[in-house]
Amino acid sequence: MDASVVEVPAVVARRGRPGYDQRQILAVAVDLFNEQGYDATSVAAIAEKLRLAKSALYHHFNSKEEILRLALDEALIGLESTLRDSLAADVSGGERLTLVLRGAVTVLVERLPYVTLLLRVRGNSDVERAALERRRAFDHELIGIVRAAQVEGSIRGDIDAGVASRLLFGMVNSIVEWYRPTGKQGLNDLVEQVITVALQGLRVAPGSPPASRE
Amino acid sequence: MDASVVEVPAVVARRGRPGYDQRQILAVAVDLFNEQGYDATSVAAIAEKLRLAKSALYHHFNSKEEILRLALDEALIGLESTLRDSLAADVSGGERLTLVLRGAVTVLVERLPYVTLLLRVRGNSDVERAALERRRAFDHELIGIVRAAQVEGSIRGDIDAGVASRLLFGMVNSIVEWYRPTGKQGLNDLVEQVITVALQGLRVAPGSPPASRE
DNA sequence: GTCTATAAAGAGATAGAC
DNA sequence: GTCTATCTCTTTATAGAC
Repeated sequence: MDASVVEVPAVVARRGRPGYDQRQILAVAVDLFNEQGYDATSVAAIAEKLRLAKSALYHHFNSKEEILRLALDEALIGLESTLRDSLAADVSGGERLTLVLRGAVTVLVERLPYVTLLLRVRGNSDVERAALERRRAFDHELIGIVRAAQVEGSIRGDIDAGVASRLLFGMVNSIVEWYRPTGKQGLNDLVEQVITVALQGLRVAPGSPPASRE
Repeated sequence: MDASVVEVPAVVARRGRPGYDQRQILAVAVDLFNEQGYDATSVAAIAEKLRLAKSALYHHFNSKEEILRLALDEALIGLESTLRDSLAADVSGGERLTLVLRGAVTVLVERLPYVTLLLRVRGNSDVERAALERRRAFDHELIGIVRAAQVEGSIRGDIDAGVASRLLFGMVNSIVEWYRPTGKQGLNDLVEQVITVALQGLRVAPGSPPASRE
């Protein structure tokens, strides 16, 4: 369990003046950013959803962009942390790839709104460019892990490591487009299905039972 | 070869007053939309890139949103067309899945900027919601194709068809994030690599030679 | 087909009271 | 910690001349 993951209360603004803290406002703002896009979301819209005046938000944040910066940091810290753990593990290259796949899916689901936002950043400001730079460094490390698994012979080596890595983690990242949280069991099922499709493909496994009808 | 695919001239505004047509303006606008996001791109920025006055754009389009509508249509027509062809083909379920994978990658690359834009639409206006609705219908058909291949036994059936389809085409769609056109050979290579990773996975193929070092 | 000028609305952000 | 009121800038879009 990670204490830094936000749990947004189902009803956040029940009473007249809830007195929000920064994390609650952040969670509401990020939800709006993900629904409409960062640029299409006005500070007025965030305030309205919170039932606050616009100016009240500027008590918690210096600017709209600072909200974005904190949100992106939430995603990047999670991803960088799971990458560090995977690199530190004393395992084979193939096992390290599985570790980092598992870790990426887990962080993505546990910090879904923040990672969703990160994956949509385009580089329109210093804040966005800084986040993109950290993401590029992360993606670069992933390619190294894929290449090591290839050299070791754990995964096929006839596909360029950069292409393989981008396809694999493109698949992983696409999860933000459709996955909605269900609980711990749902997360575990998802992780296993992603690993299966990513590393074994959809081809019928040799010696596996025939496809079951639904 | 598809005559409806835009070929943007490398230098589009060399002379003082080029006298643009709608397609040239569309191509430039879509490039900006993809660089910065639709909402973050002002009509003034499009005009500036074209070295035109803002008002000149309104001679070609009734509104900024109409530019978006035409661009999204370009992507959707291509995708819907390849889907129709795949459904009409007299082949097995497994072959149909390969066909539609190939077709989707091809359209995605041939109409890269338009499909890129489509994949980023959030539903902020009637135009965006209409495009999302067509995309949902397309995605729904894909799930049917995946399920048919499962029932037939061509691909593994122990993974939910919806999840499998979303992961597969999430991988395909992620290509817009990194692929840059190289030529016909590059396109063919990409298609084959995607099919390989998508349907066979990265596991070392049984009986395949060991990974080659680079 | 393009221009200059401008209208009307909405954006992010601040001042100062409570 | 929140409010009302306001500033300044930018936005989409239009009017009308060339």
